[in-house]
Amino acid sequence: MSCASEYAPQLRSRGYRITPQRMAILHVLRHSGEHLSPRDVYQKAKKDFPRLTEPTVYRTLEFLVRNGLARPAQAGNGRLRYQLATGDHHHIVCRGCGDEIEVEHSLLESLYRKMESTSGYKRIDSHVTFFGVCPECQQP
Amino acid sequence: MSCASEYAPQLRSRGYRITPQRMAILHVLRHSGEHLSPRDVYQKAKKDFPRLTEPTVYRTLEFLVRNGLARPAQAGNGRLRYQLATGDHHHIVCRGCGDEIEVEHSLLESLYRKMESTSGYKRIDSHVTFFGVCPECQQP
DNA sequence: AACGTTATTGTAAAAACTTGCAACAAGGAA
DNA sequence: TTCCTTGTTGCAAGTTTTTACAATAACGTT
Repeated sequence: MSCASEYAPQLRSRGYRITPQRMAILHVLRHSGEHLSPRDVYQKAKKDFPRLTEPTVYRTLEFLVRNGLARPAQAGNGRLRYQLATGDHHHIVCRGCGDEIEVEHSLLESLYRKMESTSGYKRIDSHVTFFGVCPECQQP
Repeated sequence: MSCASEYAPQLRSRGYRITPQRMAILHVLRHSGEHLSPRDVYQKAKKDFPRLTEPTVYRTLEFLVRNGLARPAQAGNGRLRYQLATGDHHHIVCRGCGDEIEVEHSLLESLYRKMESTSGYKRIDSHVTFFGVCPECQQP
């Protein structure tokens, strides 16, 4: 699969290994849309690689996040969902009706740079869900 | 306990009920510091009110968040911790070691105002966890 | 003070997630 | 190609969090 050739060098060069489990999970993240729960990933990746187990999925997702290949997205309830670390955008969810719109990542760029300089942290870059009240729900 | 008189009116006026479970949990949040896990809260509050059960703790914490009395803070691994909703701040979690620091809410104010004007949403205001790499983990 | 409504809780069981450890296999070296 | 090292995985058992529903109790009303 073409995914492998793209991600493998990044991992191998840091001393990590390329395994079919990791490739299957990357493949799912790449081709199955955004905001996938660990269970989503498990069920889909299992089709590619049936010996896959759930603990491996959890460990791999964490691993991919640590290495910047995936990004965690917070669902409303605190459970983590995952997606590939590209095509960056965020969401605002209406507290009233649950309606959801996207926010360009560029809006957050300057905030990130400001946080980096005041905190000493680098590579701040996160998928974020904000909450607000949409125009319709603002009517009395 | 003095906690009750402070929070009770807020809840009662919205049609919610004052229960010893809720009071015990608020008491814990008030007097046991920040970033408490549901289990921390359970074990401490149980001393005040031994009939307390774990599902009640989870439900009550969520309830307090919905009503603005408590605030969730994400630990590095995605597990939620809770604290009283005062002194608004956010977190940056290090992707490497999980270390965590606070970010002043004021840093985000202008972003929120900008998002409100471009999106039409109002009252945007969220507790957010960002991810980055802390100074120690930036060493090669 | 007793009553009724209905928000809230406890119970029990399931689902989601984590951990420890022995077995395995990726990839460099011989 | 075969051997070794050690990063990864599977297994099994633990812990944490959620769910469904019947029982309970807060509190406005009588």
